[in-house]
Amino acid sequence: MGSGSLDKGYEPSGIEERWYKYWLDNGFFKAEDKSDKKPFSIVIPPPNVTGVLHMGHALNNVIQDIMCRYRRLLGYNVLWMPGTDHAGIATQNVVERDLAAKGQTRDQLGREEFINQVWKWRRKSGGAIINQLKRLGASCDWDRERFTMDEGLSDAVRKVFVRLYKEGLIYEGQYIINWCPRCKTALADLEVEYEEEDAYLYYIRYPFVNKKQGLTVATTRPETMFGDTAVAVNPSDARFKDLEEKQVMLPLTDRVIPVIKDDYVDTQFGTGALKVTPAHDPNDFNLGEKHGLEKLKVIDDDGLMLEGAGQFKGMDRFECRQKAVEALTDQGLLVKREPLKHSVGHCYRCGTVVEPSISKQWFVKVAPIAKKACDAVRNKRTRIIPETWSKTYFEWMDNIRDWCISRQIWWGHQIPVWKCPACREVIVEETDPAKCPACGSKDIIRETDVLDTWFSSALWPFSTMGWPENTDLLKTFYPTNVLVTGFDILFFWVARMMMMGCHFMDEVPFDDVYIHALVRDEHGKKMSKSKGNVIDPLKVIDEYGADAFRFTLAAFAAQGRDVKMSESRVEGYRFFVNKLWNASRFALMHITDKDTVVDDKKLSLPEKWILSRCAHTSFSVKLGIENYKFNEAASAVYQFVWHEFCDWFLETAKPALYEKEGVQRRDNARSVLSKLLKDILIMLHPFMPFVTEEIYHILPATSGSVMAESYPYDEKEYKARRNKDVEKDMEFIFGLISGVRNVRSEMNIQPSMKIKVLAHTADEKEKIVIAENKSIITNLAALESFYFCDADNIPSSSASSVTANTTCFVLLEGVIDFDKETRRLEKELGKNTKELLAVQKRLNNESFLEKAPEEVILKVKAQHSDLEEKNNKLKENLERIQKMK
RNA sequence: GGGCGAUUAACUCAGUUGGGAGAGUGCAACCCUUACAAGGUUGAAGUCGCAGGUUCAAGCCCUGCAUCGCCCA
Repeated sequence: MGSGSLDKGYEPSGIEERWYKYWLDNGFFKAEDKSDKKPFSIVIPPPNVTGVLHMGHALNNVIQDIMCRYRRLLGYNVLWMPGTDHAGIATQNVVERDLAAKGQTRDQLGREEFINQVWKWRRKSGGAIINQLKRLGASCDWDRERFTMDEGLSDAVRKVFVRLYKEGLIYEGQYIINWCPRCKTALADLEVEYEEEDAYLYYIRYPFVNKKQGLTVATTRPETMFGDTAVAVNPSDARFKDLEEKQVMLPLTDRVIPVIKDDYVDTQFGTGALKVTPAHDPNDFNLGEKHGLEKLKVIDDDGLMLEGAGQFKGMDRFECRQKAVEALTDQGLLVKREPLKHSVGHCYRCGTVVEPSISKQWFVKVAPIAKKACDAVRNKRTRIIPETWSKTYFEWMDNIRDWCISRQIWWGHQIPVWKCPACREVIVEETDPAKCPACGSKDIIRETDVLDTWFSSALWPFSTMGWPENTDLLKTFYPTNVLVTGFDILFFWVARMMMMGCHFMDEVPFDDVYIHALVRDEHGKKMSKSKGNVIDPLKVIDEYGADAFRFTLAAFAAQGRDVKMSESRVEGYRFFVNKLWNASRFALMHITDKDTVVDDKKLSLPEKWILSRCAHTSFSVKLGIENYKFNEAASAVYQFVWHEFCDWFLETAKPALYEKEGVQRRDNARSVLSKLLKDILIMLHPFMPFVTEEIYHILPATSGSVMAESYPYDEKEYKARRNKDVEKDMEFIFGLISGVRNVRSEMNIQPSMKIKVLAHTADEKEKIVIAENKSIITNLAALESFYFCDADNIPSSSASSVTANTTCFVLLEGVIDFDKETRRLEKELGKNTKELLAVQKRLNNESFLEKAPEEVILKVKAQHSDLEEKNNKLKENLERIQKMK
C-alpha cells in the first residue's frame, strides 16, 4: 500500500463496515477441514434465534473473537463455529403472539401449518442477532453457521435419543414436574426461577372424625388441600406422642384422610403437622410414594381447579385460594393466618407461577452419564476457569435429579416414539416406522411432545461438526480448545454438553471452560428492562465505534469479577483509539516504504529501549490472552502504546525524524518507528480489529491484511530484543528529565522559558549514560544548556533534583524563590526519610537478617544505600539553600 | 438453611508462589510546544472492612465478626 495521510481524528463509521466486508470477501474467517496447521476451535454459545444482542453476548463474543484472532496471528487453523438455537418455548411464544394479533390460535392452524409459520418467521426475522454479532467484528466462520433445527443437527438429536432409550437412560414416567400453566408445558427444574415473595401461612384445622378437635396444619397454598391424601407428623414429636386418632376429616370436602408418621416432617415448621399433597408438591410426592398414598390431581393444565375441589371446580387456582380461605373462616376452621416470606417458582420464559404437578413425561437418567462428566473435571481433562466454579459444577452434578426433557409444545424436535394402541408396543427408532413391529398394526400413534431445546444444545460441540458422520471437521477440531460462557448456563448447558460429549464421543467436548462474569450497569446492578438501565451494545458501537467498545469489555473483564459498564468508560477507550490513530498519523509523516529493515548496530538508547519494551509487552499480551486474563493483556498494551511509545519514545525520536541528526539517524529512526507501529497494530488487532486494519492498509511497507501477519516477537526475537540493562539506563535518563520538569513546574517556570542545568555526579557510569543522551535530556526537559559541574563549583542560586547518584541543578539566578525551594526540598526529604526509616527498621531487625532469604536481604540493603545516598544529597541541597536566604 | 464471592485512592478496579501499595477516570496547577486539547507536563490523594493469630515480614495465609452481592434448597 502507498503512503497517505490521515484525518485529524478517527471516525469509525463506514470504516468498520468496509473492513468487515473485506475480511468476508477474502475468506479470512474460514477454517480448513484438514490442514497441516495446528488447530484451534471454539463453538459459539448459540444465542436464541429470537434473541437480540445484549451486553452479555457482547462480552462473550468479544472474548472469543480476541482468542480466535490471536490464534490466527500465531498461524493456527482456527474454527469458530457460529449458530443459533431454536429456543422452543420462546420462539413458539413469539409466533403465537403474532397469531393472536390476527385473532388466530395454533390449534386453529394445526400442528403442521403452525410449524410452517414458525419456519416462515425464522426465515424472516430469526437470527437478527447474527448480523449484530458481525457489528462487533466477530470473526466466525459464517459459511458453517448452524441451527439446532437443521436437518443434520436434528438427525444427531434423534440418534442420541434412540441410543439413550435403548441403553435404558431415557424413560417415560408419572412424576411430579414443574408445569407452566401459561406456556402449557413441563419445565426442567433448572427452568424455574425462585423469587422471595410476601405471602401468608394459613393454619387450618383438620377435625378428627366425629370430634371437634383435630390437627392443625400450616400451609402457604390452601388451594392444594383438595389434593391432600394424608396428614403427616413426626413420630419423635412430643406433641403427638399420645395421638390415637388415625384419621382426620378434610375440610370443605366429604373425604376422610389418614394420619401418617414420618421422620421427614420438620417439627420446627408451622404446627408440626404437615398436609400431604402428592400430586402438587415434590416433597409430598416422595412421601406419597413411600406410604402408598393416592396422588390426586386437583389443578389442571390451565391452572384451573378440577373435580376434587368440589364447589370450587373450574375456578382459577389463586381465586380458589382466596375463596377456600373464606369458606374455612366461615366454618371456624381457619385458626390463624400469619405473614410469611417464602420463595415462589416462576417460569423462566414467561414469569407465570409454576405449578408442581404430576404428569407423564420423558426423563433422562442423568446419574450414570454425569459420572464421566464429573470425572473429566476432577482429573483435569477439562479445566474450568476460574477454578472456583468447578466446585459449583460438582455440587450440582452430585445432587442431580433426572432431567425432564419432554415439552408440550410443537416447535422443536418431536420425540421419536410411537405407540401401538392395539398391542401397547412402544417403538423408538431412527427412521419413522410404518407399522408396529410386534403386531403389524399400521394404526400407530406418534408421541406429540417435543424435546427440551437444551437437549439439542447439549450436542452442539459435535453435532455442528457433522456428527454422527465421522467428518474431517470432527477429526481436526474435536474436542474444542475452549468454551466461553457465563456462569448462568453452567448447569443448563455446560454440564449437559460435558455429559453428552463424554457419552457419545468418548471424549470431553472442550479442554477449557472459561467462565466470564456478568455485565452490569455502572452501579453494579443487573441490567434489566424494568429497571431501565439497559445499555444497548449496538448504540454504543454507533456512538463510540466497535473497537473502543471491545477494548472496554476486554479491559474490564477481570476473572471472577463482574464488568460494570458505562458509556463514559467506553468514551475513555475511544480516546485511546484516537491516540493510536494520531500516533500513526505522526508516523505516516515520516516513514516510507523503504524503511523496512532495522539496523541493530545503529540503534540509539531510546530505540533499543522501545524495542525491549515492545518485546516485553508482546509477551505480556500473549500471556494474558492465553491465560484468560484479558484485562491484563489489554492494560499491558494500553500502557505501552500510550505511556511508553507515545509519551516517551516518539518524543525522543523527533529530532532524528526531523533530520536534525543527519540522514542516517533519520533513516534509522524511520525504520524503528515503522517496525514498532506494525508490531503495535498486530498486537492490538485481536482487541481492535477495525482501526488496526485501517491503519495497516495506509502504512507504507505493508501489504494485504493485518490478519495475515504473524504475532510479533517469537522466543528468539524476544531474547534478542529484551534488554534489562538498556531499560535501566533509559529509566535513569527519563527519571532525570522528570526531575527537572518537576523543578520547572513546582518553581513556576514557564514552559516556554529555556533553562540552564548543570549536573553533578560521582558515578562514572551515570556520567557516560548522561553524556551519550545529552540531546534527549536537552530536548525533553526544554533546556537552553546542559553541562556537568564539579563538586566545588556547584551553583548556589539554583534548585536541585536528585536522580540516583546524579544531582541536576537548575540555574535560577535572580529569579529563585528560596522559601519555595526550601519547602520543595523539605517535602522531598520528608518522603525520602520516611522510606529510609522503614528500610532501616528492617535491617536493624536481627531475626530478619537471620531468617529472610539472602536475595531479599541484598535487595533491601541496596535499597537502603540508594535511599541513604539520596537522603544525604537532599540534606546538602537543603542546607545550601538555607545558607543563601 | 447450605455454598460461593466481594470489601484496596473521591469513583471503577488491578495486585501472579507472602518481601519496598498500582492503573484508568476524576481532582488541582500550568501549557494551543510543528501526531493528538479526544492532547501535554506536574502534583495532591489510601489505618488495603473490623478484631485476633501464624511469620523475621501479611493487601495476600488462618480464625472470628460486620456489611453487600450471587447461586442452590
